[in-house]
Amino acid sequence: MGRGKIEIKRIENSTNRQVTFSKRLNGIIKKAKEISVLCESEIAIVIFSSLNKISDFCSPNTSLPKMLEKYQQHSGKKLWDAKHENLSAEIDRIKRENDNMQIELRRLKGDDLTSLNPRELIPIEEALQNGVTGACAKQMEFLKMMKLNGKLLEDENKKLAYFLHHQELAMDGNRHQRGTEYASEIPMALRVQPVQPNLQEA
Amino acid sequence: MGRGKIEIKRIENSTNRQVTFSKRLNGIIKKAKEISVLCESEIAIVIFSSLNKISDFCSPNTSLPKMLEKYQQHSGKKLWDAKHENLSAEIDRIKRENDNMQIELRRLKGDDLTSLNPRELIPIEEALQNGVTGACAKQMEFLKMMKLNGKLLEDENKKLAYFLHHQELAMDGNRHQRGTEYASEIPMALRVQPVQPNLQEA
DNA sequence: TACTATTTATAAG
DNA sequence: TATTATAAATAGT
Repeated sequence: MGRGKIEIKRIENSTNRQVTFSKRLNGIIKKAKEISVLCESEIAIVIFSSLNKISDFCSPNTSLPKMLEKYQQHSGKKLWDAKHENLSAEIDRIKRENDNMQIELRRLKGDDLTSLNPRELIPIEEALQNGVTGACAKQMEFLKMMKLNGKLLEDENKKLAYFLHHQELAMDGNRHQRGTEYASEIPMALRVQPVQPNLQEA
Repeated sequence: MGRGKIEIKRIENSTNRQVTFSKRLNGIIKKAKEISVLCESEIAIVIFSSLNKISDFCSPNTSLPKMLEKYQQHSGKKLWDAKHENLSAEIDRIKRENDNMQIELRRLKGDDLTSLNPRELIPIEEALQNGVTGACAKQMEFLKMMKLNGKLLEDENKKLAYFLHHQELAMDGNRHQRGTEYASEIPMALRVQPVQPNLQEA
């Protein structure tokens, strides 16, 4: 139907192909609308152009999801249940993994040991050994940090005490000449406060 | 296109409607085939007649499920209900749980401790403490069993030795009267074998 | 279901 | 994008 008859095979010219696609898509959708009205039928169309541009059509009073649900029910064919099954299988797999880890955790924590034989106890003891080693190493690290921190604070303390002492001596020397307040001579920031590092927070 | 022009509205005559449906359905599917070949596009059609008779078409080299999957990806529209999302959410939830357990396991085993502060180290140490306690208790249990087992075997050993001794004495007493073979007097099952319990397997 | 007058879709310009 | 000669679809029989 056109100026000339055409063979039904891929249109090589890309522009031509696009134009024909557009025209025929319109045609099909017009036909779809017509059949759905004339014959009170429900029709859904999904179409991708060669450039993967998507178009769709669905009769009024329904929707693609509704149509597809109905399609599955009436045809018995599965459109997405395969997907569901995959997801379900994935869930099962992960849950199993989960359970295994849970058991391992419980055992490492000292529960659930009754069902084990000695051979099975060995890897758990080894793991615990490693865990204790690791935790101890970490603790030693913290201890070192705390010691270092304490040392620094101690040093600072000494310096401050030294500074304070000298200030007092100087004050003492000046006491009778000027009746100033001693405290005001020490910078506010250096007035002695008990230096007590919070070791928990170190 | 026909002997007379028609209005696009529901065909009241049921037979007529059916006939028209059939003719136009053919037409649409023919058009669908043509556009998919001419324009190398992918098209899927699902259609229900007014009597809910189902028909479908899908371009070669693809399938309805594939098309719909692609449709969802390209359009972002969701064709299948919440079921999918529920499953996906479930997977995410379990995976997160999984990851947490994995971290806990690694930490209990002494890895991955660098990022922890002392406060976070405490529960790990407690858990390890419990684990060690549990494992030790289990080990003590095995030890007891082994001891008990050893004791039983020892007792049996003594009994057998005692029995053997008496047999030998009896043999000795009879030696000159009858020239029998001594060994044959001892039941086969009691002939001495080294009793060595495999402690690993206890 | 087959026919065909007529309408409709569309290929080409 | 609009036009139009022609092919194709189809309404009525």
